[in-house]
Amino acid sequence: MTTKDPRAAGLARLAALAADETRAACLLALLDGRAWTAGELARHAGVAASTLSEHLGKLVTGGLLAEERQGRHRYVRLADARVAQLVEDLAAQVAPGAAERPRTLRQAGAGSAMARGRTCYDHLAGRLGIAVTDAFTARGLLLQETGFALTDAGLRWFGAAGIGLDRRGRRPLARACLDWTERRPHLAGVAGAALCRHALETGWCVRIGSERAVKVTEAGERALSELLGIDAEALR
Amino acid sequence: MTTKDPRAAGLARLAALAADETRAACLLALLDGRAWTAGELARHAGVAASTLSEHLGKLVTGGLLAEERQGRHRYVRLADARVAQLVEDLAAQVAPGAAERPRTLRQAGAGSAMARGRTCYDHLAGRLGIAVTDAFTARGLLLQETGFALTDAGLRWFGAAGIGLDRRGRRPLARACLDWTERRPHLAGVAGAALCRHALETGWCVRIGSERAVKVTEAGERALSELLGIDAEALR
DNA sequence: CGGACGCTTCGGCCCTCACCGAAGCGTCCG
DNA sequence: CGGACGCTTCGGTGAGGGCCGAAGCGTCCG
Repeated sequence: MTTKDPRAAGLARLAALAADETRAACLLALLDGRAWTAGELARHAGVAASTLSEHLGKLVTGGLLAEERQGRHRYVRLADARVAQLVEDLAAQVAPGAAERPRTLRQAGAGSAMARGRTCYDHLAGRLGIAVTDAFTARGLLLQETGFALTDAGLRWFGAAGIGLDRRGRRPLARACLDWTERRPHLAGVAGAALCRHALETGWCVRIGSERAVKVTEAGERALSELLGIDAEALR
Repeated sequence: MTTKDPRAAGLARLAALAADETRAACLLALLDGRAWTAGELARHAGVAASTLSEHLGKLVTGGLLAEERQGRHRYVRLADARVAQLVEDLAAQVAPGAAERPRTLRQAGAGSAMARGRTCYDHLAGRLGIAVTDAFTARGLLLQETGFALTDAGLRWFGAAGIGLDRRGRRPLARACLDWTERRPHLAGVAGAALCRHALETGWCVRIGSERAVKVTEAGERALSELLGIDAEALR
């Protein structure tokens, strides 16, 4: 076993992609699930466009990002849900060590909007995500004590609400994602993504500005109250 | 947002720990859940003892490893189940790209023993792990279709088998771990760990040599057949 | 059609870090 | 007590890689 281990080489190569602060900042930014242009990411990370271009090359070649060229823009996004989960897991491992507090008032405002509700790749997070997850659990739609899975009643709930669940593919139907503001697991996976998509499509939630923060509308409050018994106060 | 993001810095620092091939080899080796001495790891990775000593320093400081000094030996192991899961997840992400085939006959032999059954940190993996997980699922003890969680019947099964489950702490009771030889999820988490510990303590399984491979004993075949209806042939 | 814009390539700079061997320290054992 | 052994510290070396600005290329728009 003294010979080179291909698994170790692969692991090191993968980890190296996230082992640079600029690339890490890109990955975290892309956790909002949307596509960013190279320029946006360069400004976000605070480096020259040329530098960021090289970073994107590595991330795309490494399979972490998917790219899409449109005109003079280069859009990138996380390659798939698997990558998103990996980045989430790494970020969650980091969080316990680095408790963060916002500095300026503006950041505090943005921070609290993010803490109220946001998207985490393709599902809901923040207090909103927690409230939904807790409501699912309290109503017997979701098991959390013995793992993380939808119950039969949970499956029926999605059917009754008219939210389709794509059960092809190997992505788990329900999976826990650790929330970095709440430090608690919330609903991710196919079910979490479907719920988030439905919430944005039907107007239960709207995105705030160009950030990943989301806000529950009045219609959303009514729907969440009726379907899941969520008190609007819990979302404030 | 052009200022430095502490979360990105933390993520990069964490990833950098795994971004070196020698350290990656150590992390993978330690996935067997046992404690290795610095010398063993140095020989395994094929570097000088002095080099490996520095790597261990970084991994311990970074919180990935826990160390224990005994006489002139320095034993290290993965810090906790959280770290183990992270390494597993990273390794699983790598596996699809690098299909590996054993080179020599000896490696083939060791490889097939590993494929039959092994430990993955603190739970069972390989065909053995898959067989157990499938048996749990088939008997309604474990949900896999809608997530990954023990059912009430599953909880009762552990009670009836006299296998205690420590439900304090935040570690999930049941969780999926992707097997890199079988490419399928198997039972990990508190339940997976308890089952593996029980199997080794009662002699259902024994470790083969000093490797992480395990072998099912005759008593183990009887027990697995009686308690879970597992056909001994499925373990070959 | 020409200028603004977004991205990429290239050359060069500098810092980081993995590696080794030699030397030193503590532990174990004959 | 002395030698073997395991680990660590230190100095030196070399490769890798992140960064920038300048220059080039394609796209968009007035």
